[in-house]
Amino acid sequence: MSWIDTIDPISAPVRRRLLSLPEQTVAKGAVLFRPGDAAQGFVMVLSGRIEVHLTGPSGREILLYAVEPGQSCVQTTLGLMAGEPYSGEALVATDARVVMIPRAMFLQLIDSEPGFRSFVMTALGRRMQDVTRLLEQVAFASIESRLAAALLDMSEGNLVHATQAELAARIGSAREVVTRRLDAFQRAGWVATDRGTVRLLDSGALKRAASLAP
Amino acid sequence: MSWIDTIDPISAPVRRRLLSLPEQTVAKGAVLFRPGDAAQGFVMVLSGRIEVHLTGPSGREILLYAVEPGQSCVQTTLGLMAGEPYSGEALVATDARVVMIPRAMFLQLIDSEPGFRSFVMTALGRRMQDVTRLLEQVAFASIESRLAAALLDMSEGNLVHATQAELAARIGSAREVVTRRLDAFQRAGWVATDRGTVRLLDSGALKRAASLAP
DNA sequence: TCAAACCTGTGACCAGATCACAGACCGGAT
DNA sequence: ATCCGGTCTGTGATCTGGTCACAGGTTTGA
Repeated sequence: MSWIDTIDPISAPVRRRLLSLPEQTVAKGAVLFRPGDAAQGFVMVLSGRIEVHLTGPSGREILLYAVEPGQSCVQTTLGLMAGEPYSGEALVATDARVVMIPRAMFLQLIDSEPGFRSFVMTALGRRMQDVTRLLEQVAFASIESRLAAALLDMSEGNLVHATQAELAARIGSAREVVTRRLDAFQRAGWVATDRGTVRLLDSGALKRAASLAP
Repeated sequence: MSWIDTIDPISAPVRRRLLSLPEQTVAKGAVLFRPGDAAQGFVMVLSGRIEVHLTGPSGREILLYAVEPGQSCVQTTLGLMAGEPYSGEALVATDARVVMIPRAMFLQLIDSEPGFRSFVMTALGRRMQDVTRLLEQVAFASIESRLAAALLDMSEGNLVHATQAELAARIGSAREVVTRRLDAFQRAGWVATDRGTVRLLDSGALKRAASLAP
């Protein structure tokens, strides 16, 4: 089973062409593109995780979305189709392997392969939905609920490996604010904090906090 | 010249089919869809203006984007392609005429007409960019700069016809905050306010304020 | 083992959101 | 003309969150 099979039915000759594309390995910490760059091709992630962030003038960041195996980077799609340059910064979060479909081949696939087309459009639509939801959170939800949601989302067996600065970047807030909120969570007995990790003690309470909108 | 010609080259038989679709008239204030509704078809705006808002639990609102003549409602596209329900509320801002391309016809056009396809994908990409930019503003920009930008954007010959509550809904803030900021603008001599209107006196200063990020 | 980098904690202050009002202004009905 | 309900605007008090400045603790690596 190859990455190609995450895309809907694809004709045999096209399948061969896609398989002949070289895989690229990118190391954690590498920057795939920055705001203003023009898209070179359509990027698919085979393994690892790529995070796309927005950065404000004060250096504050927020996670726009993450690209995981079998997914494509939608910002790339925009660049190829609407001619828009990137507006986020793509950071390799864990060592990753990717393939890049060159611009010309991408455009041709869009025209000739219904399966590829629907894969791209569905991905684009889903990301649009993601970003809209994120906007809703940022515009209307409290830091408390966003932090609780982030903790639940990032936990691996009730442990979260992240510094408070990383948590802040994830939800688009400031480190000090996260420090204080985590402190409140801790006093409430919901979590226990340690350098670089947060242990979730009462995920029920966190879930309730996450869904409370104000 | 018909609305169809805002879409790239289209074959003659398809052109006839599109022209035979009935135009619908919708009155100002009508709600085209609400959060959670499923998409019925692909909506194109012929005249008038349709605004898509997000509403928070406290009743605060923000303008996601506006659909103007020759454009389509992207939320609709998502619904049709990714099966996602609407997440915004579409309000008719000024009396409008629209056509709706039924779901089946839409899907068929996507598959058979490259011109239609690129129209849809470009629109989707552009909206994605819009929403991303909006998210950036909401996450990182001051109310001052967002209000200044909104005033410049909504002005018709240095007059803005909008109540302060409408301005607040536009930028995703609270009415009281807009009152106070407008007051500051007025004291600085940048605008003059009146019931239901704002007159721009120094658009240079407003432009500067709009681009200042903090 | 010492220094530099990193992570966490705190106090002070400012911007913005919310709540609770109070006037001012408008259109229509008596 | 006058009154009345609805709409628009203005203001103070209070709370949350973002920014700044800085201090102390922990790692890491030279």
